[in-house]
Amino acid sequence: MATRAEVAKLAGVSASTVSYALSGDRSIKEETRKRVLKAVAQLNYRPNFAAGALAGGKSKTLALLAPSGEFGIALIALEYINGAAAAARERGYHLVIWPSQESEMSEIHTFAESGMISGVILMEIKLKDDRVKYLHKAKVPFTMIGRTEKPESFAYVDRDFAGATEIGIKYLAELGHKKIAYLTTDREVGVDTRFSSALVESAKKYKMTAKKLSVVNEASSGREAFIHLHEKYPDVTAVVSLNDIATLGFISGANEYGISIPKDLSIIALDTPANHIEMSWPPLTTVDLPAFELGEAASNILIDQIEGKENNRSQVLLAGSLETRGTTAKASKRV
Amino acid sequence: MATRAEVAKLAGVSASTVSYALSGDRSIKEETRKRVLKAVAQLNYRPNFAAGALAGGKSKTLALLAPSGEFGIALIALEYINGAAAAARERGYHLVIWPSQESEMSEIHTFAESGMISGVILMEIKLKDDRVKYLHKAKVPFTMIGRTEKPESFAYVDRDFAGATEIGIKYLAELGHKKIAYLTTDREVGVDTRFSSALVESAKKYKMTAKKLSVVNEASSGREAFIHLHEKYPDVTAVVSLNDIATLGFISGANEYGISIPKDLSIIALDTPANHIEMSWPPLTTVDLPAFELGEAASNILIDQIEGKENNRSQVLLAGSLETRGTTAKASKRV
DNA sequence: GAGTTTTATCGACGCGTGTCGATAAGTAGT
DNA sequence: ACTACTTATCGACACGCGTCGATAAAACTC
Repeated sequence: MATRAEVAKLAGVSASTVSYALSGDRSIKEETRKRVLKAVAQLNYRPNFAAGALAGGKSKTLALLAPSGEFGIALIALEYINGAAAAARERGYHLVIWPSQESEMSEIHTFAESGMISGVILMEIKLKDDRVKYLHKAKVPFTMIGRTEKPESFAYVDRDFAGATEIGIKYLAELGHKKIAYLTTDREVGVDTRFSSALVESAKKYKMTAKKLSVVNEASSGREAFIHLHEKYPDVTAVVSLNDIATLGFISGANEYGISIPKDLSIIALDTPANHIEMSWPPLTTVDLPAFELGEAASNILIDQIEGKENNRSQVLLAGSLETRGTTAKASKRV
Repeated sequence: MATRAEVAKLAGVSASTVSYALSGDRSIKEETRKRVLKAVAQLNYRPNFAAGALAGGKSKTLALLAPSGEFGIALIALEYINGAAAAARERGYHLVIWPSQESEMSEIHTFAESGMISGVILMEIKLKDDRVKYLHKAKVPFTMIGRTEKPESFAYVDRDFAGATEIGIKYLAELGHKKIAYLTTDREVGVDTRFSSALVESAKKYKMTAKKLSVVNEASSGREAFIHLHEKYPDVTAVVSLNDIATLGFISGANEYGISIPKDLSIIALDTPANHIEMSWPPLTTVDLPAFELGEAASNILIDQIEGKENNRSQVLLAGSLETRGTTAKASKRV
C-alpha cells in the first residue's frame, strides 16, 4: 500500500508537507494542497493507522465495553449501542463494541495506551464497579451508561428512575388503582435497586399498596410470577414491570389463566425495548425508555471529554415519557 | 507506561531478548526468561499494540462487521456474536464488533492493512454482496455468516435451510397436517429466499399445500398475518414461521381470536433466538437454530485461515435439530 | 528600504516494537 | 585439540507517521 513518502514524491513535496496538507495543522498553500490531495487520490493512499497511533496521533475510535458474561450481550444493550454508534459516526468517530469480561480490563488499557482507542463507554454498571476505578486510575477517558452507587463527578448517562416511576404510578393513581404489584429482579445492580426503591416511594405517595414479585429476567419466570400473583394477591389491579422479557412471560401467563388485560389487570412496563412493545397484544403501555438517546448522549459526552470541550452536562438523566397503549385501563373490582 | 527498553534494563538483558523471551520465537535460557518475566511483572509492562502492529506483528484481533442499517444490529445477531466472541477468546483472539455501513469498507481496509485487524467476519450477507468482492481484492482474510448466491470457495458458515425445513415439514407430516402456511418476508436476502424455496419443495414432497404469508419482521405484522390467515385460509392446520419477531405477533393474534395453539393450529418456528422460545406460552416448537455454534465456527475457520492452518471444513452448514415443545400437535379438523 | 512578522516548506527525529544477521559461548563428534 | 553445530544473546534497522525547529520566501511596518 502507498505510504506517505510515495505520495510526497508524486506530489513533488516533502513527507511532512503531506501530513500537514492532510491534517491542516499548519498552513499550506492552496495550490500545494490540491496537488497533494490529487496524489493521495491517485495512489489511493490511506494513512497507516498503527503508525499514526504510535506517533501520537488521535485515533478517533471509541470502544463500548459490552459485558460478555454468562448471557452475552443483552437485548436492551442493542438500542444503547445503536444510539452510541450513530452519534459517534456523526462526529467522525468509530465505535467498536468490545465483548469483554471484567478480567480483561488490562487489555482494554493496552489498547487505550497504545493510542488505538481514545475513550471507553461502559455499560451494565454495577453499584460498585471496579472498571470505573481502573479506568480512572489509568486515565482513560470514559463514560458510563448507568451509574455506580456514588458516581461522584464521573460522566454518565442514566435513566431517571424516580422520574419514570413517578410518571407511571401517577397515571395508575389517576385510573383509580389502589393495590398494585411490581416485577423486579433481586440483582444488586443499579437499575433494579433504584427502580424498586423509587417505586415503593411513589406508591406510598399515592397511598397505594405495592407487593413485590421477584423474578429473573426470563419469560418463564414472568409467567410464574403471574401465577403467584393470581393465587396470592387476587385483589391487585395493576402491575408495574421493571423487566422486559419477564413482562412478556407474565402476560402470556395472564392470557392462559383467562385474565383479561387491561380489563382485569393493568400493566405498565418501565424498561422495555421498542421492539417488545407489540410483541404481545394489546401493545404495552410503557414509560418509554429513551435508550437510543441515552446511547447518543454517552458518545457525545465522551467525545467532548476527549476533545477537551467542557460539557457542563456530563451527567444526564432521562425519565422518558408515558406512552399509553393497550395494557392500561381504569381499575376494576375483580376477585 | 513501561517500555521494552525499561524492562530490558531492569532484567539486565537487551531489548530484543525481552521480545524473544515473551514471544518464544527463539530459544532463551530458562533462567533469563524468568528474570525477564519478573521484570515485566514488576513494571506492569504490556507491549504497545500500535508499535507491534506497525512492526509487523500479529494483532490477534478479529472484527465482526455488524450492519448498522436502519434498524441497527438485529437480535439474532447477538447469538452469532456471542458464539464468535467465545470461540475467539478461546483461541487467544479478541473479537470486536464493528457497526458499519457498506460505505465504510475502506476504513475497515485501513485497519486491516495497518495490522490492527487480522481478519473479518461478515454478517447479513446479501445474495450479491460487494463487501465480499472488496475483502477478497484487498486480501483481507474473512469468513461469512451466511453466504452469497455463489459463494465459490470463500469460507462461510450458514444454516442448512433445506435440512432444517425438511425436519420441520416431516414432523408436521407425521402429525397428519396436510394444509400449511408459512410466514416469510419478501426481502431479497439469502435466508428468506432459501428458506422459502426449501419449504415449498419439502411441502411438495410430503404432498402438502403451502400458503405463503408475507410479513415484515415486526410483531404487528405477524399479528396481521394471523388475521389474514384466519379469514382467508381457515382450513390451514399448521404454520411454519421463518421470522422470529413476527412469530410472536402471530401467536398473540391467535390468542386474541381464541384460536388455541396447538389444539387448533400448530406452529413450528424455524429461525428463533433461544430467548424467544418461552416468550409466549406454550413454548415454541422449533427447529433449533444453532446460532451460537455457527458463530463459533465462523471464528474458528477464520483463525485457521489467518494462521495458515488448512481447514478442510471451511464451508459449514448446520441444520439444527427438532425441539418439540408446546406449539405442535396432531392435525385437527377445524373450520 | 531596513527591520519585523507571517507564511510555506523541509529535514530530522522519535514513537516501541518485530526480526534479521552477527557474535559468543557451549556441546558433540572425531 | 580441532572442527562443526547448536544455543543464547546482542545490536541495528525498519515499520510509517506526527511534530518540532530551521530556513527561505513573502508580506507588512514605519
